[in-house]
Amino acid sequence: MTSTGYVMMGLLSEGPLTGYMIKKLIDVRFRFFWSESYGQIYPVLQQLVKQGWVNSGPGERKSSKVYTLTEEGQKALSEWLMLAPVKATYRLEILIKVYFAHLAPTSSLKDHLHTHLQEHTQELGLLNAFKHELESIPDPQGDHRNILSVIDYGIRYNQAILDWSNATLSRLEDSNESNVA
Amino acid sequence: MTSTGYVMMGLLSEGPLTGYMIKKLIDVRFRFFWSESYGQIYPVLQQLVKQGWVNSGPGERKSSKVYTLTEEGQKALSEWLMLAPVKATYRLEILIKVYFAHLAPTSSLKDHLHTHLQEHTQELGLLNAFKHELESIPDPQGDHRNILSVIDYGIRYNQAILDWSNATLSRLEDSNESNVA
DNA sequence: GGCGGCATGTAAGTTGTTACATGATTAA
DNA sequence: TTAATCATGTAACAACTTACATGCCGCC
Repeated sequence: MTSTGYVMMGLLSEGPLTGYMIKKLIDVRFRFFWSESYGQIYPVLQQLVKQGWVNSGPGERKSSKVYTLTEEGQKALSEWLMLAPVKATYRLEILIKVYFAHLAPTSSLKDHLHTHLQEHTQELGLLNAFKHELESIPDPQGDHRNILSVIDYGIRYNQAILDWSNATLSRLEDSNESNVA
Repeated sequence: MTSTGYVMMGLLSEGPLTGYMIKKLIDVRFRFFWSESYGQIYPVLQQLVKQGWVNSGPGERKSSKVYTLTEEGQKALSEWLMLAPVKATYRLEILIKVYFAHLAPTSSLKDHLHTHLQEHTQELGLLNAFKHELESIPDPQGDHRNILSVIDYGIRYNQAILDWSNATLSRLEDSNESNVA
């Protein structure tokens, strides 16, 4: 079973969901570090049923199905959570384009960095909003702590990228005596 | 043509290389944000020849081939560099495991974070070494500036992850009155 | 009645990894 | 001579995206 299946089971651990709802939840909650397509979700859901890790039942509408996590599913999920996470492999095109930037006009590098800056600024705003929203909800059991850690990761990461983008843009602008695009 | 091809052409812009050398260079220079396998490199090299973007010539050894960038290849690379980079899609398993950490023993989360911390500490050390090495080489033309920016990205990024790992671990250790594993 | 959101699914294509198979060259 | 490194390539597999195809449901 692929990590996709475990992510879906994680969401199902909070209650029954349709495939459609799973996709929407991933798009919202995990947007800055995970994504799935329908073409991936529905087949994996079928695999999970075959494995006996989730059950499929009738939904509120005709032709909708709600999935629930089984006890074996819970156990499988728990065991997966204990395994060391596979090391993430990145493919940061922007860094390739910075590395070889001398082979193209400086203006295009600046454009890329401005876009990058904007994207991460927006992301950071979103994450801060999430954070404040979560913190405004009373949490006597400390259930929110892990979720807040995930948000914290996003904030630190996006802030670091933001700082870097600004620093790099400054450097580029300072040296424009010798290179006007 | 996929980004893999352009990355390879970028390396070839500095001089002729074998497929084997391209792989080694990517593993060293781009290790913290890019990777390629031989099973990818050799077929793409053939595609690039078919496109007329690189030429294949005899290498120093029997049964080795060196590839050189053609003028059309240079042009194609330069045009690609001007295009907006595709937004990176991450799959950070560690954050999924933090998010659902309440479904497994706290000790396993701590283990994951310790490993994470170690990996990024090592990475950071490597990047600082690269940086100092590069900075020790005189660079009157400023050719190193873009490369130093890439290294700077890595340093900021790894430092942010390091800080987050430490903060999260501290939080976990502070609350171990209620949860001893 | 029609639009937007809910809902499921498949087929084709893309991209990439892993494993395998082979062989040359060099330095200990 | 033998181990490490240099070197190329393919086949099988895995994972994922995109595009397509279809239909329901509620609201305006």
